[in-house]
Amino acid sequence: MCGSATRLTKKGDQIYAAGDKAGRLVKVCSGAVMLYVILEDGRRQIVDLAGPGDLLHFEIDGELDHFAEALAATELAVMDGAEALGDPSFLPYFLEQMRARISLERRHIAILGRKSAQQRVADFLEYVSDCLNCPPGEIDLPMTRQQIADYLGLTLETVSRIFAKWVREGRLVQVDATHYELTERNGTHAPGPSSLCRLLAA
Amino acid sequence: MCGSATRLTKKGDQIYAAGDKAGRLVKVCSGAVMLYVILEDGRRQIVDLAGPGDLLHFEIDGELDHFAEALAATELAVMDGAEALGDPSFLPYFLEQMRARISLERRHIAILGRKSAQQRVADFLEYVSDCLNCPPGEIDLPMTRQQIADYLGLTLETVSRIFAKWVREGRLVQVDATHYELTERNGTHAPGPSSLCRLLAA
DNA sequence: CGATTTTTTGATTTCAATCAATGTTGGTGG
DNA sequence: CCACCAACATTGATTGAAATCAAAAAATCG
Repeated sequence: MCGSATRLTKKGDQIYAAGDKAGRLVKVCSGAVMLYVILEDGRRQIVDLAGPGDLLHFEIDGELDHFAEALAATELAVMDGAEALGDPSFLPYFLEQMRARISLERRHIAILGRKSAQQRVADFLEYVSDCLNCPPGEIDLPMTRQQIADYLGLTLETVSRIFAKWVREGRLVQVDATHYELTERNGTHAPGPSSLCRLLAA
Repeated sequence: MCGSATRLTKKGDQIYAAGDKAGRLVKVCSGAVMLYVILEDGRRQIVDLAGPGDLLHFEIDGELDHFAEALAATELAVMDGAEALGDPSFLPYFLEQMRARISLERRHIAILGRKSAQQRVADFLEYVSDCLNCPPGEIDLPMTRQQIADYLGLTLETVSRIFAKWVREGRLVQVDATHYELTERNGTHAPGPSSLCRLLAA
């Protein structure tokens, strides 16, 4: 609907770059996308992650100020921005998406400003498992250590050490390349979705 | 217009709290407001600053997830959210405000994730002088060390030391309680607004 | 002018960054 | 199928920037 075209991307494909002209809105149908900026000194900061149902940006006539890259094979719906915003049934979704981004980014700010490395990684796992609708206690994590570090404002070594520590302590098990599992031995296992960060970062 | 009422607040007044029911939109007419969250352990993270022309939030029927407090005597316009959004001339402003917040918050994320304490303070001064339309080289800073620290994810001691260092080095002069001035002795003084952070953080 | 809040400054500690190898994994072509 | 290569990840030793702990000094306000 809304004259949208489909675009398929592979893991690692750049979807757009900072400086590109906006105009077309992009929605994630399946897969996952990271949004990032590059600082003057070349370092990268991932500013957001987008999963199924999310719009990548909200510009319809300016220039984009960030980069978007697929974290995995991703299906995108591309639509004309002006046309979509003209559709009254689209507007509430558009607004809700923007509000969600603002909330998410403020959580991100609080994490980066005030939390320790361990708390950051725990919050991140919780957020990702939320985002991608993983069953409780299981986490599908299609990101490299460097990408996690660039999201959390850490170095890849620090992220690696924290994972290693949790595995060593038996709190976390790596099932396969991208698949992790929380072990029970953290007291009761029922206490709801937001317990992850408390369990791990203790 | 738009059935808006005016509300006057003094420095330090709480405008709303997390958990308050939304419904009314609030616009800053004059003054300045900080938006913040409180973490589980009681620490505060300031997530945004709002100046004249800015909307404080974008919720019209949910609950607010952050606190708003006046940094100085501030005049606010309070309007009914549903009514305002019904006005077609209001929508572009509303969207632009949300986009601006998202951009700003991403800059904030990049600062918190990847920059040193000195770079943070320099970026902050630049942002504030921008925000409040200070003449180039002059900065009106109506915030305590603790508030600056809570915005930048630092401690107040660190912020204090950085200001002291710049004053000692002659890069910065404190004119009065809230008023600072950049000194020339950083090479040419003309290089545009975004030079502040480079000049100070060198 | 007292009293509280805010700021400065100093000494010390700590967490994560950096520097430096080594080890693993997964994809490609022989 | 296996060997090789390039990413990616782990692990260790050391450094360093900012946090923390602890007073004193200044500013602000009834």
